[in-house]
Amino acid sequence: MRTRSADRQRQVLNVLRKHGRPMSAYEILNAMKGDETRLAPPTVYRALSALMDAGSAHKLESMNAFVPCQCDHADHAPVLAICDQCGSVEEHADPPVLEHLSKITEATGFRARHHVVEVHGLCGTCAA
Amino acid sequence: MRTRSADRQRQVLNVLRKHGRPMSAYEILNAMKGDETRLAPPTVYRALSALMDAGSAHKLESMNAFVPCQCDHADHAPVLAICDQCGSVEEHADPPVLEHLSKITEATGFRARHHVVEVHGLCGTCAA
DNA sequence: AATCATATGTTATAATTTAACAAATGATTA
DNA sequence: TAATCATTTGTTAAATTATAACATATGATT
Repeated sequence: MRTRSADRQRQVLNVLRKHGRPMSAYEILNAMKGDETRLAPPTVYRALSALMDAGSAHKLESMNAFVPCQCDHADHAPVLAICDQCGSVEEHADPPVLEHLSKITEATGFRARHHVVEVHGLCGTCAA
Repeated sequence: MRTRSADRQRQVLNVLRKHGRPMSAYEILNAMKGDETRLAPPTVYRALSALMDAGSAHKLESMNAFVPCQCDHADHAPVLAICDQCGSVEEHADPPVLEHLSKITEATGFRARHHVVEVHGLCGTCAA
């Protein structure tokens, strides 16, 4: 089937990249409505969901916001540094720290599958 | 001033402890309504907020749910292992891994202030 | 007790996310 | 081709999560 979902995903990703800051689903929705009316939340959420599955976008769980993936890491989850002042997000790939986290949790028999790691603080510019 | 907020906080904490699983704010609200009608969301959110400030409860950012603190750690953020099957949460204190996370993010001049670390997977019982 | 600052309760609403179903689209088969 | 089918997409509506704004109450201070 020739799907349109890939187009939606590209569109969402473009909006995210253009904005350069975390965006809520509704901010994305409104940005896309500039082009097209009659666009509903599920469309955005579905596109975001697919992008996240593909690793092309990340959700900031502690902010209910979304960012485009900035570092083309393959499988592992990112370490996201979020500036609480300007909202910028820096993305770090660090498989060893994730391994370590898995080890810590597995001490009790826990089987780790997915990591959520977000660090809040001030970016270099805002801290200066 | 002789505040009642401390009572509210104890009440919320008791509900959380009794439940033994992550609870949404509205689940807490309903549990408390058993005792008392005319109880509104802000009351619960304010109590939760105070409990979190004190480190007596934690929010699972990736689930929008709350758990009582299980390990009386002082300052540092917890590492929370969340079972996606049964919902149980295990809490780990591991300052070194938080230090490491700060180091990673500070490579760019970022000033880390607060860590959100949640590991999803299966608990020992569910994985068996 | 009069005033003040703050805490709490209350109402209403905002913001986020998803369920459920309808319509459309293209694939498959006859 | 057209009939059927499975799947994707759109749409409506509502559930869930969270907070703003203001009223009331409470105790502290004078």
